[in-house]
Amino acid sequence: MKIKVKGIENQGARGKMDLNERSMIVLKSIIENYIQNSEPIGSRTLSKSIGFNLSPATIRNIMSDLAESGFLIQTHTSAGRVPTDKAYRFYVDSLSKKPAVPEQIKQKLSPVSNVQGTPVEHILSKAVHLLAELTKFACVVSTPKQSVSRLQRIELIKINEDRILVILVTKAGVVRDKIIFVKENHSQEFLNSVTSFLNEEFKNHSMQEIREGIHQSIVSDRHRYHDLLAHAVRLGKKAFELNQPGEMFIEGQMNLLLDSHFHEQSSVRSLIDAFEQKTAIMKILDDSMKNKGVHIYIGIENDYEHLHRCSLITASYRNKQNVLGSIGVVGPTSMDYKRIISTVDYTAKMLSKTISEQSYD
Amino acid sequence: MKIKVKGIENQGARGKMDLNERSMIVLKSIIENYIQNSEPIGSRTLSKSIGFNLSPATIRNIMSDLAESGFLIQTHTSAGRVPTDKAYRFYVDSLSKKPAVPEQIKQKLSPVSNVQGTPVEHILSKAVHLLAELTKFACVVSTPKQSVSRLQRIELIKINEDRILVILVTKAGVVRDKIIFVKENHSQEFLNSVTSFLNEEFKNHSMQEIREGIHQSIVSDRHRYHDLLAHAVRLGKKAFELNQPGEMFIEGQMNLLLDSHFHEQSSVRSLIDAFEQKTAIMKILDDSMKNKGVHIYIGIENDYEHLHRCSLITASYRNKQNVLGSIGVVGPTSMDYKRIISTVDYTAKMLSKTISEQSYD
DNA sequence: ATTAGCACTATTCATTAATGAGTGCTAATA
DNA sequence: TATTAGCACTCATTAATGAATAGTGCTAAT
Repeated sequence: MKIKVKGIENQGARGKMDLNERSMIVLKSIIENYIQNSEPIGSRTLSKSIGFNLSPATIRNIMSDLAESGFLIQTHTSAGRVPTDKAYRFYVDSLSKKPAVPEQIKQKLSPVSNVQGTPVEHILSKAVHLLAELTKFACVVSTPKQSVSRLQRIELIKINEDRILVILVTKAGVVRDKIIFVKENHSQEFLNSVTSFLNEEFKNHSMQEIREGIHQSIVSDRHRYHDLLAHAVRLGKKAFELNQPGEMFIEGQMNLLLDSHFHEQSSVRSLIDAFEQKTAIMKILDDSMKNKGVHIYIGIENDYEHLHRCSLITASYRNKQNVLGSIGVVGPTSMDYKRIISTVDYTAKMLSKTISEQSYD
Repeated sequence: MKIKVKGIENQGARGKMDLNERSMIVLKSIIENYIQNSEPIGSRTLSKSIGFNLSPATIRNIMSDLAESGFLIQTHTSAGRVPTDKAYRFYVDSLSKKPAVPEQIKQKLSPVSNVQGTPVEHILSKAVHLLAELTKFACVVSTPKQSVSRLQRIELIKINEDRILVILVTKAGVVRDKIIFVKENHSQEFLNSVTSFLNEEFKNHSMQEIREGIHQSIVSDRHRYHDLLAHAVRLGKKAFELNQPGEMFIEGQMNLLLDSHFHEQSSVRSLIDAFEQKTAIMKILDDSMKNKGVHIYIGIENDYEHLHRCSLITASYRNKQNVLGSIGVVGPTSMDYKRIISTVDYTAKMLSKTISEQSYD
């Protein structure tokens, strides 16, 4: 019994890039099999496992075409064929956008939302930890971006003659501290006045705005003859100066090294470098904050050579007002995209929900 | 030409545990060679490389004795011999206590001290990062212990009707925050009064003392009829409650997996578990805070089975008043103890110096 | 367009043999 | 009595071989 595959076999001029429905199904099967078993599947086995009857020979022909179009490669002459990054891209794009999240995963992630009065950093680190446990890959999360977060409160605390501790509390619930060095020996009372002024002036403004606002104030001579304000502005400028680079939590790096796909020495080294430097991954996380939803970076699509053998699945998290940062998974290009995408998506949403509830407005 | 080895060959009753000077030299050579090359050395090679003339046969006899005394083991009959944990313990104990720190290492670690107004956590994370880079092993550092650190300042910031943000600044320069939930809707002004009271009452006391003090206050009815104080004490109790477990930064885990000694699957798994759970390593760090100087935990000496194939070298860091936490290296039992010990020691001292300078008194 | 059949290729696995590093023991030596 | 030379023995490592296997590519038949 043969099943005729209805399809669009001859739609338009048939360039090499075109895929008829049957080849697409074959390609998908190959990819899914490879994702599952981490080893190439042969035409014979595939012929059996695929839904309708196709002889191994036919499948070989199709595979040959797919290889020619750049979806598959052979590692050596008599080996099975393995999906390329292009294939994974095709596969991912063909997925229905919202795969369901298994109840089990929801269960495992529930501790994230169960956090009474915990600092945001702890929530993030818990989330990324659980994500790593679930996915068995390396996971990263970036802490809320300073520049976009809005001021809830600033405190100036005198440490000694020339040092003041600055504490910034953002609406997102992030507390940042740093010490600034000053020439004048201000009293704590004086600092309190400055604090009041800064809080009144800048509450609810984003750090970015504040920095610009203060710069304006200094340029204008509005406050030139008002001692308190002049000092307030000068201190404020120092206090709001950006000095900490964005942070990032990493979990489950070791998972990657155990993964069969990374057993080659060279790719392991690359990955370690990538995690050491952090900047490359950080940039990707930043990038993924620009648009909503899940972002997928497959192998060679990554700008950074060290990550050419990985895929990254990321999603941003936010509170009611702003996108704050993103969370993501770093794994082999042959990861189980369906599962990882839905897991990351769900985690990011949980995170957004939890942080929104904790946010200070 | 033969060199007569003068020694104490026959001091006292010669139990199996006794080592004459010559065996000690041989043992040391074997250990140092193994540390360097990660592979057992044969009697023949050793006979050549050792300072004075000893035939391979003699060395074999000595090695045989050493094996009998539990300092060496053979992995299989015709293999060279490999040092046991007992041997490493002997070796470490025999080291002159203060190996010099190479200038190069000092150079590399200098960024740690170069931190104007950076939060303590950043200093710690920088230090542990550099340590991992230098040693090529996994490194850990525990953040300052809450209980012993002394209060510099507490701030209560009203978030909304039922939530208050508590910020604790310790003398060591650590800022901790958390949210407490309250029934009454206090005004910020009221909170300010409470803040003043708490600061006056508890500044310079350790968190431990404060917790006990507050407990006392509640039990006694000194404040029962004074509304402000009663509230202050009640809020204070919540504010000072310990809820965050000690934290720990880890760097360079990947280094371990690349190390030739951990290529066996089983020991890798163990290590990963050890780093996931964190508690075992945390306990060791805590333990090493009890005494000054460098602590060395070799293989089986560790209480935790997962760490039986590792050695840990740790040292505590402190500010002028208190021991705050410790920093350490986790590596294979065959690590280069001389180098690692001096590096850890130096790093801890740098850290102490830097943090003391930053401390708020 | 599809399929069957066959030749061809490369990996993998087990077997074998050679090599060599290392020990243990015994008898000779200083 | 301590040391050494010499020799037999063991076991891991390595390379070579060959059989088995999984896979493709091509051609001719359907």
